[in-house]
Amino acid sequence: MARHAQKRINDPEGMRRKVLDVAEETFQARGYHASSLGDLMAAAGVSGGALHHHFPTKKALALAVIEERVAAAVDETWIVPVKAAASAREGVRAVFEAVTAELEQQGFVRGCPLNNLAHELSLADPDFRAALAGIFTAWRKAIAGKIEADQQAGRERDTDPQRFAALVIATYSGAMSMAKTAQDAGPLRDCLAALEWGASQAASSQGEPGARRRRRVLRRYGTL
Amino acid sequence: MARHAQKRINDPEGMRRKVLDVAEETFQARGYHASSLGDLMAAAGVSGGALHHHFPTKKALALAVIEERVAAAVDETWIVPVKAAASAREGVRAVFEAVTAELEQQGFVRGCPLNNLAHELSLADPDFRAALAGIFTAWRKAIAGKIEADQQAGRERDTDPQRFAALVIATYSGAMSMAKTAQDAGPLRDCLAALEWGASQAASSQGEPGARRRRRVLRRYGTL
DNA sequence: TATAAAACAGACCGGTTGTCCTGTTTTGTC
DNA sequence: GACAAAACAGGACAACCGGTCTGTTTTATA
Repeated sequence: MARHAQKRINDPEGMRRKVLDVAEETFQARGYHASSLGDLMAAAGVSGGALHHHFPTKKALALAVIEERVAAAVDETWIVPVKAAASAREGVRAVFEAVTAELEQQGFVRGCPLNNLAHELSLADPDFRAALAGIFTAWRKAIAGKIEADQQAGRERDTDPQRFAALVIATYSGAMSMAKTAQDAGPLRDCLAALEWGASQAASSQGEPGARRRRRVLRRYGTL
Repeated sequence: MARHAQKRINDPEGMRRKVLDVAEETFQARGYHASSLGDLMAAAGVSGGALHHHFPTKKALALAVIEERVAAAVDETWIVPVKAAASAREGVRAVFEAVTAELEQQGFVRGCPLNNLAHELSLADPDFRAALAGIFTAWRKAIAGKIEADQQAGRERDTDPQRFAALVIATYSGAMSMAKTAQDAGPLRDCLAALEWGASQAASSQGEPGARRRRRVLRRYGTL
């Protein structure tokens, strides 16, 4: 009975991707609860039927964002660079500096997507919490593992890997939280300086592999 | 025309306080957007008219919670104890330990109320952001000031006060974020240990003034 | 090309949200 | 005790929310 006026371009995976793109950005900018499905539909140019087809519920959509996007962002901006660095400390320092620089260039701070969602959703739902906790664990494991590798290579002495990793992640997360509230990257710089790891300004990494993709992620996030 | 069945007990300031109590706890447990005014009214046993009388909008209520409660909580749990401590480092260590102990005793982590609200509301509204940023600034100023006092008294060498304060707050905030997501106080302990400030276990502070009130606040929060 | 399944479109609905409004009761002041 | 102002009670309401439902179009398979 009803006539469908709009032309149809079945683009499997393409439409799903578009929804995820919009959801990722909207959740990052406004949070989960403040983002309505209507907003997402409008921003993505997607009908309610399409959205519901790919993501039966809002929760399912958020879960997909967490597992497919947030996890990937942490991987690209933190895990990969740290693993590829000369040492754990140097890798951490480089990421800190890269993020800070990107922040200052953009002029605003949206915060770390992982922490943003973690604060809002960890207590709201066990599934959310589990997914988010898994990302934190992987993050921490990567840094701790790098320290252990450094130790076996004689580059690090008796630093406790787990504690070191916790300190790095906590400091970064908290500094980003302060920066978001102040809308100023200062806390990031201050914290990196306060960690006082010798190292002056090493190579201003820009040529090594993966840097391009990482910068793209950073920019999309208004900073991780 | 309409008959009012319920007895009226005009309790100026008392009803306002009750609403703030409930709002403070509910915002802490479920966040701002996930807490409806209906929930608050029911939990506080307050009519819509009463709520609207004291707080014209939901935003006004949240602003009051931030300015009157969250700020006070940071003051009681952090600023006062640190200022009263023998040194900045010792004060920070004591607060870290007190909070961690309370967390472990309670068995669950609701996170830091300041950071919880900061993440959800900093980008949502300039007024929210300003109020939250002010608390962060006061917090940081208190710690930095203590370091400066230590330096003038010869207890601290060339530590940068602002950077030190930023590191402490960031580490604490981030560790609490990790702890909330993991529902485990471990990250707090790990971070305190990783900060490796000599100090073994000093006096397990319980007798000094203000401790009672501080513990009450901590308990109410399911930890700051 | 027949056909089942997947990929969409778009209307629809019950419930909830924040806010407003009207009216009643209490309180303070002279 | 008169009276204005503050402190409430409680309903009303329009907007919106997330989810469902029916139906149409495309794609895959054979």
